[in-house]
Amino acid sequence: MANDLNLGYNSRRIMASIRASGLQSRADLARSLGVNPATVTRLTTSMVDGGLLTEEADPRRQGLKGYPAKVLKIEPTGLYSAGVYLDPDRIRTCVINAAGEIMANDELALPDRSFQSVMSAAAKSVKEQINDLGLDQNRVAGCGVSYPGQYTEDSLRVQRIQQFKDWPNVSIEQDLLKPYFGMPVKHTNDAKAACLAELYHGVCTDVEDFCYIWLSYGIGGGAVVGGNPHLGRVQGAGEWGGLFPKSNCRPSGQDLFDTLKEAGVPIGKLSDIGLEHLKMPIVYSWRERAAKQIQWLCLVIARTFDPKTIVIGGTLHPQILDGFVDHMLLVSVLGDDYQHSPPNIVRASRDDLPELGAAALPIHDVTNPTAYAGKANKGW
Amino acid sequence: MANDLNLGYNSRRIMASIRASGLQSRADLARSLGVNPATVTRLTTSMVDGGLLTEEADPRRQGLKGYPAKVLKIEPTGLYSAGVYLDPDRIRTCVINAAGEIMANDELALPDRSFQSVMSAAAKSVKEQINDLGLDQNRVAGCGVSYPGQYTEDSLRVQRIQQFKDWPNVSIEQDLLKPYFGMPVKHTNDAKAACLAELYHGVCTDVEDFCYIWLSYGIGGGAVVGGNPHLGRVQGAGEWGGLFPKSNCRPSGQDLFDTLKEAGVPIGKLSDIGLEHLKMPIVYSWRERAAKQIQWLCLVIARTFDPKTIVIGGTLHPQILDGFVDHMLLVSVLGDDYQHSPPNIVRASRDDLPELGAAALPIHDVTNPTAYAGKANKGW
DNA sequence: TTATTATATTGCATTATGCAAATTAATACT
DNA sequence: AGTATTAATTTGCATAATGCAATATAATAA
Repeated sequence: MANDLNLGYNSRRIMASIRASGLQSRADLARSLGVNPATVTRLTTSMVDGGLLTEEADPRRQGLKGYPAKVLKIEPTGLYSAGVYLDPDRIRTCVINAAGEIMANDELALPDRSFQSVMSAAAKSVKEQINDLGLDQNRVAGCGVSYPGQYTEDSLRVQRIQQFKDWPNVSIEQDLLKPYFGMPVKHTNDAKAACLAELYHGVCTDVEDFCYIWLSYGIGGGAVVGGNPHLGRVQGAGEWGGLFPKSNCRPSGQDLFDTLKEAGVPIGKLSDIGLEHLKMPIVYSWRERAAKQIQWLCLVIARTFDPKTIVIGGTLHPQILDGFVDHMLLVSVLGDDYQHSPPNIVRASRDDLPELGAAALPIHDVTNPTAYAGKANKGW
Repeated sequence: MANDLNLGYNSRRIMASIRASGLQSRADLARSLGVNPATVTRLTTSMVDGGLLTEEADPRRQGLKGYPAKVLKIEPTGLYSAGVYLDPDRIRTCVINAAGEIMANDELALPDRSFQSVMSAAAKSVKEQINDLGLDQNRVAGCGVSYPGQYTEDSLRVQRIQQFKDWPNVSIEQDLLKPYFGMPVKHTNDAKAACLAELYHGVCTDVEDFCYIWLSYGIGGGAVVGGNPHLGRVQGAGEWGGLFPKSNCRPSGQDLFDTLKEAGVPIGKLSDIGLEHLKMPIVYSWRERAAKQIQWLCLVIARTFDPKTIVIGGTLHPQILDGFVDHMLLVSVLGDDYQHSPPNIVRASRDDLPELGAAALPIHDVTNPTAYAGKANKGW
């Protein structure tokens, strides 16, 4: 019964509900999902037997009447997923468990920049990790692949970054990647992967509607609507960078990079920025200006998506990102005529691991109700 | 079997698919929904028997091999819904059928502005229409109520307009309106209702992701994501008005109103604007400036929601709205650094009937899969 | 006239769910 | 301590929804 990961609709709803709450009793699940308690019992029994959930005494319950509820939690070892993050300089791979814990990871140099070489190297790394961990392949939901870049006009094809421009357009439908990995493969860009990492294993596990501001060399991001990543017509939803014309100054890593260069303090790459740079007046004023731009962006997001939460993360120096969040918390009024309290604006918690978000992609596919095809009785 | 309107999940998916396509064969439905043809046969048989669908020979099919498909269409008389639109000057009510055709409608003056008087008058009008049409109450999905206004901070309560400020906050949960109407009642604001009208009976029946720009005295709107209206944390999603600070000039009816007044051409209300006004230089330049602002808004929408379609409608003079759409069609490049072709930008088709969108709300509730509670086997 | 093709339907098996009664383990009351 | 009350959970049984495989149907193609 547990030899594949084909969860039915209500089982997925149970997974989502437990993930959001951390832990929940069967009775609570029945109430919140609007299904019969008997149904919850049967489904969760299967899921506990199948190793996806575990049961324990309710730690919160003290001194209440009635049969004491047992609570259900996600069992970390019930499900695994692999993640690959590619950028022009390196390949990062990992295997995570259902709790989002990194079971194994690896960083390797690109053998060369050909599609075949990179994918072969990544797949080899992932397979070795799965092997070394001794994991049952049936427990591995798949492998997520993510890399930065722009989307092409044809929405059926994913983006290519400048450095990878010789790569084939990888179709979402007919996956060129599967042969390399020998398991289901999904891909997205870096920002959307980071967004998913927060939804599944970060600060937004209990948030159905949020937006992510991803600050790296460029300005990316994503939006989650109703617990599901909203991609848009040309996969451009939440790509906030376009709101800041490239001809002007903008709150991107590249802009900071260029600013430092102009000031006579060239750096090799974004991660070279250290505390000594943060203290410089030129960086201080850049941060002040960028913070105001981020504030404006938050206002635009509040007035378009009106999300519950806005997450700020990326590969910029953490203190710079922290500073943006701090700035937003100090701002009592989000902008002109904005009558409401601002949305929750929080710092991303998993932006240090770009491969984690990629790994969340297969988990989303097998456990999320919104990703369910809709056949009402397949699977457990 | 057809004495109430409790449609199951796959029946709702069938309704949504047929609505989007206009008409569809059972085999097409089975393929596109990923369910067994036998299931489609059984569900559609029930729905035809229940009067929700009708069957006819496929008009498109000629000269093809195989058993000729019969196509299914929405039966207009299978389902009815009532709509109420309130503004400070009048009450508009209607009863529509499943095809969105106005079966009856009425416009009456407000007896006074008290909540009780207005709702009583509206309910009386609706009930009379249902009675006069001789409709089976079981066929009436409910009554939608819409009125313009701002949302309050508390997202469980709907908005009140200045003129109705003594009204109670109508909770979404525990509905104060039901007693007046004696049937399920739903409410939303004017812009979101207009959005729904296009989704169900207008230019977006086949569009899963679109945004609506509603131009009336103010600037409102809405966003549909995955076939479902996205409301947001404080019901503020798609309320684009906030992107144009009130201290500046903005593309709103009120702004045009004030512009005319300053120019010495005062008008009583927005609908007083006629052809003679449109010819005036002051209006011409207002339209030019506003068109640029709408263009910027379209760019922002494209870069946030990235919808397939942007719909422009409202109570501004139709020629002004047409002009905005024409302007957008002439613009080949949506904005700086926008690499894609623009989304489809189209004129709303049902913005002349604000009560129609309100009436679409109950239909959405009983026929949309995304509005389904999730119990996988209830109903037909 | 027969073969081929695609749609639609039907009988049967399986799966998912709800309902109602029973079970269980806690607190509250006497 | 013993009984009543309470709420979570489970179990037996009935029902509903779906899939599968075989069959019927009506068109074109050979």
